[in-house]
Amino acid sequence: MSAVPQPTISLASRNFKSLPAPKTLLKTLSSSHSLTHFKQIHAQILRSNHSHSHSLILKLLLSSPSLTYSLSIFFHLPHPLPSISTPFLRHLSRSSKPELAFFVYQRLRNEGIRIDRFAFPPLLKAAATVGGLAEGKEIHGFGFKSGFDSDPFVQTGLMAMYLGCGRLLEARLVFDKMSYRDIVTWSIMIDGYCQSGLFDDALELFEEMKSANIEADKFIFSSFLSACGRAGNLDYGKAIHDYIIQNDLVVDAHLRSALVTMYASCGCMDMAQQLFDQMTPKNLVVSTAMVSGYSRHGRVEDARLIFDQMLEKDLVSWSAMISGYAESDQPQEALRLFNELEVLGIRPDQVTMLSVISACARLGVLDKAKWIHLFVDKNGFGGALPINNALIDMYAKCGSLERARGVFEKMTRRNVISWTSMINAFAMHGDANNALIFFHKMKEAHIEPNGITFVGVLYACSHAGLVEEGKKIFTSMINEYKITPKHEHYGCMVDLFGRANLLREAVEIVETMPLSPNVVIWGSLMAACQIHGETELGEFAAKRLLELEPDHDGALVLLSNIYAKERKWQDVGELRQLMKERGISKEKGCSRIELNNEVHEFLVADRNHKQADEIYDKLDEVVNQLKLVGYAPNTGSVLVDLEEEEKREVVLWHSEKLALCYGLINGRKDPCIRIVKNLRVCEDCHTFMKLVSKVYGREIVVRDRTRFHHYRDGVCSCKDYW
DNA sequence: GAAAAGATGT
Repeated sequence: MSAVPQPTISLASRNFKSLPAPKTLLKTLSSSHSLTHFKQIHAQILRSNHSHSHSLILKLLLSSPSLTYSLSIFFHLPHPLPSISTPFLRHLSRSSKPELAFFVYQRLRNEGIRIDRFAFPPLLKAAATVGGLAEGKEIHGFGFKSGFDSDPFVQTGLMAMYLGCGRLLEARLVFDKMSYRDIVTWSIMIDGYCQSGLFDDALELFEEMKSANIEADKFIFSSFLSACGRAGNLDYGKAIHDYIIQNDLVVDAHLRSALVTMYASCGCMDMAQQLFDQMTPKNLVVSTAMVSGYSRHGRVEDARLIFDQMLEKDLVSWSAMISGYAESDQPQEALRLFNELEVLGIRPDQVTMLSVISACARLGVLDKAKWIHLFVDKNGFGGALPINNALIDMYAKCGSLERARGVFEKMTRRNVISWTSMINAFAMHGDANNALIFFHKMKEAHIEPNGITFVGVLYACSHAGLVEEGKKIFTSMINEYKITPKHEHYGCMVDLFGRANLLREAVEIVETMPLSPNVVIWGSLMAACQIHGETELGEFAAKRLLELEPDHDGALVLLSNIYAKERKWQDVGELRQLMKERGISKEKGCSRIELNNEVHEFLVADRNHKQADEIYDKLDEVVNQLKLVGYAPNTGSVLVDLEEEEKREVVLWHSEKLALCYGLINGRKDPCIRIVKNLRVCEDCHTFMKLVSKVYGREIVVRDRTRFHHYRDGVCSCKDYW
């Protein structure tokens, strides 16, 4: 713990004739807001003969606009009694800087000043809030020595402290030793299990509580429900709801909020909407929960409807709507909303900024990214760790690995997320070498990699064909780091072997993995088969995939392509019919290009752009130029129900080619053409980009669904391995 | 004199 700042007392107010009475001073304190004014009053008190008045000192401590200033006042009190220190501790523990309570505690301990048992709940609350296990344990030890550890309030505080530090077992130990437990005690312990997703333990305890004749209150149900929502556990959530109905419990606004939130987080929007409709008036929190529920489940328009109907909106609701657009892949709308917020003069907070940065990352426009970065720095968010982590990701996804690295290098503190973001950045740009170097550096810096870090590292290996390295890392993840592989890890391994044409090994992973293969796994295997022309296995994988997700467009297209190749026209016909009936088509390709601070969007065969004629003329010219160096359109990736000639046209009108031609026409100042595409780049476009980079001497950066391609002088950074 | 709950983010 570092030193505490000394008080600087301004003696600016010399023009008073007589000293005010304590009552007047107390009143002045309540109305004083600025620190300067506050210091003046403090000086008055010091010069008066009331400086020993307990109530005045306490009022000073609790009403100072600066916590560090009140801490320095406290440090100048000669021998503070519990009647001063305990309320002060409570004040600090509820403040925005609960850790300041530890300074007070340390002073009292160092100087052997009396601490009463009422001081323990606030101290433990501070430790619980900041997750300070070391401080919490020290306070626990001192409480034990002082004989306060049998006090139920101290014990409940201890439980909350251990739970706040993630120590479920220690909390339970305290709980089991308690001789008197009230509803708060039970609530905290049950909430502890809920927070960790241990619903069975929570319910078991809930039953025990009922046996102990303690009546459940709305707090318990709220925490149950919120935990169910976070864990996406609809079954338990419904069970709690049923219990509430069956027992005819009063559902107040708070509890109804919790119910709506639970249903909304579990994606059960009909149920959420039904409960929401019954609410009058609809409060801010519950409306916000509906906004985030709808947008998280791909219904951002419904979210917007509720957002627009809200009579009052606070920063949280704005943030929820902004992040809704960001996550629904409508980053432009997210940024537009952020602009609106600016116009209204509402200051964004860190969470808003994280959503905005994430929107910018999805948009992939480097100019916008630079602008956001400036905004972040200007508004004082630049020092925050989560912000910098998000900036790394943003720059990487906007195509600037250098800037991502720049942010990383400048950071004074880095956590797992910082390192993981940087590793992912390298992986995304096909720089597996640096991804692995940073993985090692991270370990040298004593930052423990987590499951997500390994996804990034394995992804880097699979996209660079580093089979042996990938195998080693996968094994060390399990054996050394004791991380149980999840679907994404197995997916990376299937990808790693599949891309390297080791399909037998890939199948072995699928067959031996302890989890049941999901859409991602079958998708990886299917993609590998597609690359290596393994029709039989590809057909098998596609069929398994369709069992899990009958509308998967990729699998349907692949299957029909396989059948077409094998001339099984009847199967092709059936599949086409099925797709028509269900209204399934390949997701429309869409490409964006940034030019002169404007973003231009193109769809396949798009003619909406105002310079469309020019663009198509340019395309003809480029195609003719490329044909001179041997280019021939490759139609392998086009949907089946077209004639060969039509396919050739469609492939030429792919959105990224249109965006590229627009870039060639207009962006002569910028040495680099940056394009963002929503789907994977097709074989033909990949070749096309390489040739253009050579023939036209331009650098082209294309972001596709998962990664970047840097084309320069006829070569792509992915080494044609993507 | 004391301890618990609902919405946003990497």
